[in-house]
Amino acid sequence: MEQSLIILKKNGLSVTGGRKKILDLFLDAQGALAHSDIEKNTSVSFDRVTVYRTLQTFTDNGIIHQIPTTDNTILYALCKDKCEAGHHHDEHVHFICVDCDKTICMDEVTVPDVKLPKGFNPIQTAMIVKGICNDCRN
Amino acid sequence: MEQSLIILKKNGLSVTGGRKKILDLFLDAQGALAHSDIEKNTSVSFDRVTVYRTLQTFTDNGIIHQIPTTDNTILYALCKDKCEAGHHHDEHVHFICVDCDKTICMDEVTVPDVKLPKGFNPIQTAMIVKGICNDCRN
DNA sequence: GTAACTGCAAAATATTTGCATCCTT
DNA sequence: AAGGATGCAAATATTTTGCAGTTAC
Repeated sequence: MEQSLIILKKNGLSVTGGRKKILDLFLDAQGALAHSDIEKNTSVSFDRVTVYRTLQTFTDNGIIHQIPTTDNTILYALCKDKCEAGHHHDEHVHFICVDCDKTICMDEVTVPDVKLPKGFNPIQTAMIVKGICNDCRN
Repeated sequence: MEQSLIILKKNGLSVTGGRKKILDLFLDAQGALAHSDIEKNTSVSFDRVTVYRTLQTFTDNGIIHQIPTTDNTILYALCKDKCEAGHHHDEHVHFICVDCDKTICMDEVTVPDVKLPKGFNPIQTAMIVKGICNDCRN
């Protein structure tokens, strides 16, 4: 069975053309996607609003997660197995290439612990590295 | 001389009521400020557009910097001495309290180095920790 | 058949731009 | 006086909401 179908069913979501299409985009994507990336994609032909709602649904169900960025955009990327509905675990490093502008989730790189000042209790940590990615370094 | 005046002059910016007011807000603020925080502030009585332009000017001049967030908001905070016009150095940890929602720049906590996969060349690193801050932990 | 999803229209919000006027230097 | 900053109006862009029609299960 197709990967996207498996994911949708596992999360108890009804399978629709839009959801499958958007999920496939994420499965195919090298890195993270912005709302506008999805909307601009030529193979996407449904309503703006549906994109918003689908991204929201996927986020609520722990299928994708939002990636912090230094500009005003929101990026989304597939969650890994550890994510569950309503409880994301994305303690990995996000790499943003300043050349090709792609955002890559480095699942294999775990975020190091930091020592915070007394009284501060960490719950979740995110880390963003900007630089030149493997494809652009020549 | 007032701190805000010093900063504006040092950056060769003309001193206007709006710039001084906004800069004072940052100097007084515990943590970071969003555009909306500034606009909602009762002592701010100038145009929305001026706020946008002032934040942009301050960012361009290395007076404030944008803080990445996991939602769709942009936060701004004062830069430290290391920042220069057009070249930000904000390699410190940003702490977001999930209770009071305040964002605090932890200048004293430096971002640890991470080992990236081969071929990835880091230029700048940002780190966001969510948790309970010192004021909210009771 | 029913609940959930989608499209459309429209409202609400956020951001940008142009231009005339006013203020800082 | 000159250049830059501001306010206002308006254009653009983004996100949210309501509702009616359609689809998945």
